[in-house]
Amino acid sequence: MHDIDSATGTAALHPHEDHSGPELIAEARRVLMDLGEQWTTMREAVFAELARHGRPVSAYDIADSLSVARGKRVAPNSIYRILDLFVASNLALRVESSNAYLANSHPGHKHDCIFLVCDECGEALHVDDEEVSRTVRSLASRCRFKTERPVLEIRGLCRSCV
Amino acid sequence: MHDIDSATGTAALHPHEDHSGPELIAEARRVLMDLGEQWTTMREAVFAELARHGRPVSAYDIADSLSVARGKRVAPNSIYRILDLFVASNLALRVESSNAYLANSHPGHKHDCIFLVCDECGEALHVDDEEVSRTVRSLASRCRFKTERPVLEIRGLCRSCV
DNA sequence: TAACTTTACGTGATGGCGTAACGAAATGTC
DNA sequence: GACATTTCGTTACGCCATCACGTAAAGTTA
Repeated sequence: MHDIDSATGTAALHPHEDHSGPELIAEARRVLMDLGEQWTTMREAVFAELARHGRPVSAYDIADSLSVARGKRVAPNSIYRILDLFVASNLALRVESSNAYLANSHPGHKHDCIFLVCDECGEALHVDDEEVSRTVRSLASRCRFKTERPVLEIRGLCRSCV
Repeated sequence: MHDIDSATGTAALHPHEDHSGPELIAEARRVLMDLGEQWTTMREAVFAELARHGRPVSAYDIADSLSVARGKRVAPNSIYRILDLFVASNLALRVESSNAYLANSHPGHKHDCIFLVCDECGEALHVDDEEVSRTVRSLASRCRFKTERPVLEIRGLCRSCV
């Protein structure tokens, strides 16, 4: 969901699968457990909430949603712990320019990702472009800079909001 | 200061001038006044503080520094107002992944800028690379996304901290 | 099962980042 | 000088993020 192939602008043509809904949750579960981590009720609830929105949401938003859904207060603290794990495990991605988190629709596949974040509707297109990645890393290399994590986010207007 | 030419990794070879210290402040003053804005004592103090550090600093850091320097409390609120103006006028740049601001060492010249932010020492190299800019904008265009503001930041280790 | 260790979660507190609202002071204009 | 505009001070508030510490659950070993 919300991933596209950069060359065509249409549905993803990546070799790896895209997932959504229950299928995506099952895939996330598999990936996390393969890493030797537990798949708890709380973690599933957080991931499901991320997947449900399909766009960047804040830790506080998730805390509020889950507080309602569970009928008892869930502290942002707990959400952050889980989000940190998700990001470290590549199940979720952090959008720096929005201070928000997004479910990775193809967990288990690492790559430099690019977000096209719409300033109007908040939608974030998650793109994977080899040329951009190569160009950016090459630039860093020429500057003798050791790249750990490229933050590539383009703020603007999505095709629905132009 | 802290700008480099992307092809060589050495001192800037841009057609536009780099500035530093008093010269940079004078240039900033000129640019802002050309836009019909006032160059007040407070604004000069904020810009001077940005220029003095030469690396990304938070609005709160600036507020604290100026509070000490002026012997009376300066609220972050006032700093943000001025920083917003600086960013809108291209006198300063915002580093999203650090929630911090940096003096633009060649104000008056707009371009997509790339930051190489060192996770160790906090230094932020400000680079301007035509190929990266073109590649990124082309990607957005293929996705039918209207680019307003590319956020291109590479987190990692600078050449001094590797 | 019991004792123990490890991991996950709950809770309260705290600090950094950022903005809204409103009034006072300074600046520019006539 | 009177007036409008812009800038700044002040208070308050809300969101983002982490620390410290205690409880509970899950896994381990005997």
